[in-house]
Amino acid sequence: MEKGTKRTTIYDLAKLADASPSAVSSVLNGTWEKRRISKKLAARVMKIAEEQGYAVNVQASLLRRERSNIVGMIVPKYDNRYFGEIAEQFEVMARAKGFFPVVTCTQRDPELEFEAAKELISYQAECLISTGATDPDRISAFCSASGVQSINLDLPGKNAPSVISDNYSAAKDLTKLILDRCEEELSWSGPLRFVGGRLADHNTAARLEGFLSEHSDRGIAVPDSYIMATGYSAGKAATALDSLRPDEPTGLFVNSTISLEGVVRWYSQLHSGAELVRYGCFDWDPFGTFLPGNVGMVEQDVTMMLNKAFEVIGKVDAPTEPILVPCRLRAFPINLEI
Amino acid sequence: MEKGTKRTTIYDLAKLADASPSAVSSVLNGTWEKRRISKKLAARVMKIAEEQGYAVNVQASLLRRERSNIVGMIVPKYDNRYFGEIAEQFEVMARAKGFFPVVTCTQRDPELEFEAAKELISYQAECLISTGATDPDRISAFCSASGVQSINLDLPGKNAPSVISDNYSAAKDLTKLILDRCEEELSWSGPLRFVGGRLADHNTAARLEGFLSEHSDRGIAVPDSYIMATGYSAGKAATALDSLRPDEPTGLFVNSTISLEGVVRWYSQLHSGAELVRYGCFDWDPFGTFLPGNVGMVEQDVTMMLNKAFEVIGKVDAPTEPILVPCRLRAFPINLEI
DNA sequence: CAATGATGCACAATCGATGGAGCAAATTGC
DNA sequence: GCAATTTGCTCCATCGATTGTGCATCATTG
Repeated sequence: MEKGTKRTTIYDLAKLADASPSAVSSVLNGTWEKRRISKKLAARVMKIAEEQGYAVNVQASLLRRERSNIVGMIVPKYDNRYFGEIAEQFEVMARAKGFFPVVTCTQRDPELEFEAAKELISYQAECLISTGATDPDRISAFCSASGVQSINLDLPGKNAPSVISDNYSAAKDLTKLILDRCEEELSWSGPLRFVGGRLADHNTAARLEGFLSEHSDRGIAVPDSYIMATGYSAGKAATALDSLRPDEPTGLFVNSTISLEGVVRWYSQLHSGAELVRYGCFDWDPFGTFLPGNVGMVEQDVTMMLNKAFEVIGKVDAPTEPILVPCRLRAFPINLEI
Repeated sequence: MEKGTKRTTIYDLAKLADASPSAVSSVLNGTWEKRRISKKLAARVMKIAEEQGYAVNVQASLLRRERSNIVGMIVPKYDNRYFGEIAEQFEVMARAKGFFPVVTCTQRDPELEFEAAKELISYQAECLISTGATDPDRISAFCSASGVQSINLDLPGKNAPSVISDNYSAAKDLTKLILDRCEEELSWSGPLRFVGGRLADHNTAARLEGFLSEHSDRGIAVPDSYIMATGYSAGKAATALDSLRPDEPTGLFVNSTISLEGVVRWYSQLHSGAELVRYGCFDWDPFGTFLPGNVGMVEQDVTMMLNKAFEVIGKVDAPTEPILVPCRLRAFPINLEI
């Protein structure tokens, strides 16, 4: 059982089983029947392998087979449910399809993203999914130079197939919900403020478009100062709102759960006027339902997005136009106690 | 730039640079000065490698070097902040130490956990950290049979060094906080109910001990029916509480954020009596602060735990006694508006 | 000018698993 | 009883990178 320092190899097993390494190999990888190894020897090898705690050296095996089965995924953060769910479901689906999933988290750091991508390619990943990458095109360029397929998730890129949420429509729907609820509950008709995110990001831009489109459909002008896309962090959102002391109805379109943290922090420190505030959030968190003033959240359809992404894996004629996946809008019941 | 189907190898580069594969190899892995390769050749090789989008075949490299630099981590779920933070920080710290982190999520499924562990060992992982594994001992047994170091995080095991939170003390502190706040705000002195988790789990057991100890210090008896450790899921917690309609003060010790979801769901559906409920939660979520009735949460010290775990990596004389890491208790301000 | 040392590189074995080719022994057919 | 077939294995080249060894070539010294 004990193996001192070196790991057991098929050569060790071969000696113990009094067989050849190739026989041992074929027993362990399941090709032994094809290779006409007797049941008796197969059983003996299996038993010894188990006793020795043998595990294939995938490095050697893949080197020889020239296939890795690795699909890599790059994810920016695990600090919200969205990316957590993506990582989790990705792993489940990849395993179900016989792949070996490797997920790595790159902190929204462009350099780290690129390094991680290179590393995954070094591990012979057969496909790389960049989720919410800051610079997806750089990654897909490197992938294509190395002959590796790459797919963009959650952010579109030019050089690789992309699967993204339909940010525009969902943002428009959410805007509509918040405005409707402001009408109903506060008899007030906007305009809303747009909080969080970065305008340079595709997703924020698309959501802002939906936000503005709904306003313009209603003939409501949105002052520039109402667009507070100051970045992705709770602190920044809270700071941006700091000076806002609602003495009249106020509505917020919150662009991510991380910004929502800032909004709620601001909200809970209000000494008065909280009852005049309504908001909705693009992205979902289970505790969102219970936050006072929250009228609804957008939940992105992770399962569908990943399904679409997996459909593209291995395909040569992958579409260049982004594949849009609709979101679910979750409207929360009217809370009369605010 | 284009490479058709096969990836570029050092042999391709050697031909292009009119040099030997070994020279190319040493240029690319930085040993060229030691091996007295001229600057001129080195520069030429580097340039060509870049042009060709070359990435080492780690499989081949590791096979030869017999070191992988891989540290594997098994995590049950990404559905709460705790494990998300662990995964994220683990990756950061591993990279900082020159390791290649591979994190995999095993859905609290014992079989999947074991399979994932075997897979990581097949990839020649040099160390495997099992976080919150359902059966850590099985994993560490396999690891030790294969000569791979294993470390338990968040759950203690017998056969490998373990780093865990000081569940007992933190639970006792949290119990104290909830009881104190019940006294202050409701002039009521318990006993509290214990909601969520599984008694068979070490962590739940340790927390229950702290919970009971604080009660017994105060001379308060806890009826058996108040221990509602019905599992890890929001639905189960909500169901367990279903029949509870508080017409008198009620206090809850909630054993995880996932159970907290159930508690809050129950809480928000109460038509009356909500103002009589106080609860606290073991585990932290940023939205917890804003939930009415929540008096405080325990935040586990992820950074310290991982530091301790990394200290153990590579050590032969690792301690067999679990290393206990204190938690932070976050008490929330009294909310007068409930 | 021969001996010595430094410089710059190539050769070939090696890591562990795989699979095509091939060979001896056992079995079958007539 | 001998050829033909089947069974049950072994041998060996191979994947790509690494590294100890060795061999020219050039510079230096006395």
